[in-house]
Amino acid sequence: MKHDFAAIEKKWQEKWEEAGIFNASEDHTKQKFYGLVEFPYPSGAGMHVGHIKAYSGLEVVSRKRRMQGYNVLFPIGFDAYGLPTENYAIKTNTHPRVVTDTNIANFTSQLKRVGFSFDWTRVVDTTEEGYYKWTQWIFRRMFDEGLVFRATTLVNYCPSCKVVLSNEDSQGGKCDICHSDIVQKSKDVWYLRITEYADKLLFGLDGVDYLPNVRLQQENWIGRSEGAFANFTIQGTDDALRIYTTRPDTMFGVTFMVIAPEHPIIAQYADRISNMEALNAYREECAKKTEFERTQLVKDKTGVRIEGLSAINPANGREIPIFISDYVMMGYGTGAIMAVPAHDERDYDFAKKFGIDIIEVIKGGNIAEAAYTGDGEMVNSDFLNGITTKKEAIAKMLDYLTGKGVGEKGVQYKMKDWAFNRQRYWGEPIPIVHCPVCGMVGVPYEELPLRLPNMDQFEPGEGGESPLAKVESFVNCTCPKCGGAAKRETDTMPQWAGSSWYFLRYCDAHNEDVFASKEALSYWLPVDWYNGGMEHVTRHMIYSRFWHRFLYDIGEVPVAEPYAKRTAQGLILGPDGDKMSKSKGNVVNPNDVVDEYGADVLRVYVLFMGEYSSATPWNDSSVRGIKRFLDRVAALTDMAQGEGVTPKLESAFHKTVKKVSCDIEDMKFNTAIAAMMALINDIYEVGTLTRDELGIFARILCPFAPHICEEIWAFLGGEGFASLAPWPEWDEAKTVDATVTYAVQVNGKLRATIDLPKDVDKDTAIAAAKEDAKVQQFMADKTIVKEIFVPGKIINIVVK
RNA sequence: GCCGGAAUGGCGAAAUCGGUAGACGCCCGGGACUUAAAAUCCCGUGAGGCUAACACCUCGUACCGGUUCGAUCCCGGUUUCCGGCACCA
Repeated sequence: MKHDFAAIEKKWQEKWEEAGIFNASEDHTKQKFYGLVEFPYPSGAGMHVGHIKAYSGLEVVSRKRRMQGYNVLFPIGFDAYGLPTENYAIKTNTHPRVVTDTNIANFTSQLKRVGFSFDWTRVVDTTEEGYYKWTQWIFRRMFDEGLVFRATTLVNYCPSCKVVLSNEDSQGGKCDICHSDIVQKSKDVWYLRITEYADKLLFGLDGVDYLPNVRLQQENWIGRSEGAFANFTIQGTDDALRIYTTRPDTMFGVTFMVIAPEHPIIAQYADRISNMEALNAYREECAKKTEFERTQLVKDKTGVRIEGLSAINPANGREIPIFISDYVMMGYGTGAIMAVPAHDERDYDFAKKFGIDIIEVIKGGNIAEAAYTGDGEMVNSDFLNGITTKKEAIAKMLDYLTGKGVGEKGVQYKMKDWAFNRQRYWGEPIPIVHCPVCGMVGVPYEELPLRLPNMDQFEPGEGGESPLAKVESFVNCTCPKCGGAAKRETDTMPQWAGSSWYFLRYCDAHNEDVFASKEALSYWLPVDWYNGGMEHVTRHMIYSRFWHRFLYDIGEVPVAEPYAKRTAQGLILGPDGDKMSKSKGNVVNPNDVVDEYGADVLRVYVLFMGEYSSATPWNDSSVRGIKRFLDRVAALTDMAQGEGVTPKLESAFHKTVKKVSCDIEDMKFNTAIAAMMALINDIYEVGTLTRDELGIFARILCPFAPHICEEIWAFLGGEGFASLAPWPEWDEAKTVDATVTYAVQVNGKLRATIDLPKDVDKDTAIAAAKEDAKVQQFMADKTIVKEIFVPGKIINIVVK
């Protein structure tokens, strides 16, 4: 058979679609498998080979599961709200709806050309009314439960995109969308109280199977730290300055305090402070700095001492000065710290610069040179002196603070609340009404969806307000509570909203009464296996776990954690080894590969390139190697004859079926493919195989290269589709050879190999090894010191 | 700076409860088929040495050292690269 990929791929894709064989069954008595891949953002550029790799992993797993008899849900959809579409719409003066529809149509045809076994009856589009109605509904539930709040704060603002960004979207001081520098701006912002879920998100990780680095990144992002709060009395008042520290054991080494420039204590005690001008000047200087500047100039500590205010160290009653400095942030802990210069690098730098005392309380370093942050014996610390472990010292100090009522154990998180609004058009309208009488009122559930009004100008306003503010018919409304005149919120949700629950909608994609029926949810959840990119581990993954956990807490979903297992694929780099990018001109378009070599080749190649989770450069010649492999597979139809087994191939077949079966489970697709290549090399060497054996080959290759395998299956007269044919079994006994090749070493160096029966005993094996001429040569005139025999592996004779 | 991960032929990579390093693929070389080319099929392919040839020997998994009969794998140290976090108290 000739491998006419263009003809057979189209043919089988049509047949699959016609028969609907990849649509998840409504039969909830069968064992289920829910495989999830991250739905794409339908950009104008079309699909990228990276998408193909990202989807091919679970595509293979899902196809194998179907062949194993599972009821498989392997859905796809489009995360279509967002800035790139809106910016393109503004540039070309086209409505984002039109742009989105065009892009989705393009992505759909590309995905179908690759032959992915998605359930196309459950496609989700986050911008459709029937979908965003429920995004708004969940938000409303959060609003009811007090998880939504509004605050005026300094926010990360992108002057180019004219939007407020969350911390997650502005890492490194750059806008995640356009990479411009972020500025700090005071703004009214909607927040979701994700910090309330910090512990649930952290401890939820214990019950799931995530890739270790995925888990670690989430743990770091949540950033739980255990320590203590302590109150430092402000000299001459009954008031106290409250601090958070992870090192209460070092409290006898405190020689000053530092508060954030924005700390309210300054205004509160303005009348006592004698250098207000200097403080104000410093505060102004800090406000001008961008987040980036503030964190980049790490070495150079700046600050001003607050004249007229001092504090009392609760450990020893010593009076200490208070400074303001921008190395202390208002957003973490209490915005105030106790400074222990001897044992904290930042405090050390500050103390050196301002000539403050440095008191050693832990032995082990040289505080004349640098801060010592290690363990050691406590000194200069009254009741802690002599203690040698940090744990014990912390416990003692905590007892002391609690006993005196000036402090207690405490926990802090690095994670911040989620800034949840954008001043842009192409997003879900926030279903809140501002009433002059009632305040903020939620749009009634029965009025959802709150439709995005149709507009033809989408530019944000000059003051950074949402384009929706221009639509009077949208803005002006009546208060749902009191019936008086009110105004609608005009901000929209951030692009992460729609993707925070899409996996739930797939379970019951067309339900109009609920976001998904309880029955469908309890059958399909949790997602058995979720694969995606590492770049989504700290945003999408955290956000969606949060939304899901919220729904669990209010009884809307049956399981606490949405994803039972999470893996990640590595990038495909350009042929030059650099990250693919338009500007570098090293982007590979999947369409071109399908045109030239076919979808099967593309699918097998992206999985063969290297380890699935690591970044690997694209190589055109290697793609041709895969073409060669599949052509050889097609040609087996001319070689196959007769039924049953070919004795010379029997063991190789059992071994390969086992290898491929196991490797798929471990996502070791590259070695699974290599094993099938090795098998075909064996078949060509033997020169023949039976039709039954070809049927086995076609089935184990089917998840990787389904089109050609369907063609072979049809050629063999197989029933139905290869894609639904039973997954081949292997016989463990037949994977074990009767003889084993032993490596024979003398003094650890390989000198010969000998074939011995698989259950040979030590004495026989060593005797056989000694017969070997080479071995004798290296043993000549020497005394045997030791004889080592590792069953099935090696014989080593040690001589002197 | 802190926390992870990695380093193996000309190239992508295999092999780790310590046991024949380089499976599989690419590239390259040789041969068969062909009027010829492409395609296909077969053979070779870590480096160095030695040989007429077969054989054989030495070295070799970033670098230095250790444990062991035996180390790509374990331990200590160093270098480089990638990812994450980054004044988080």
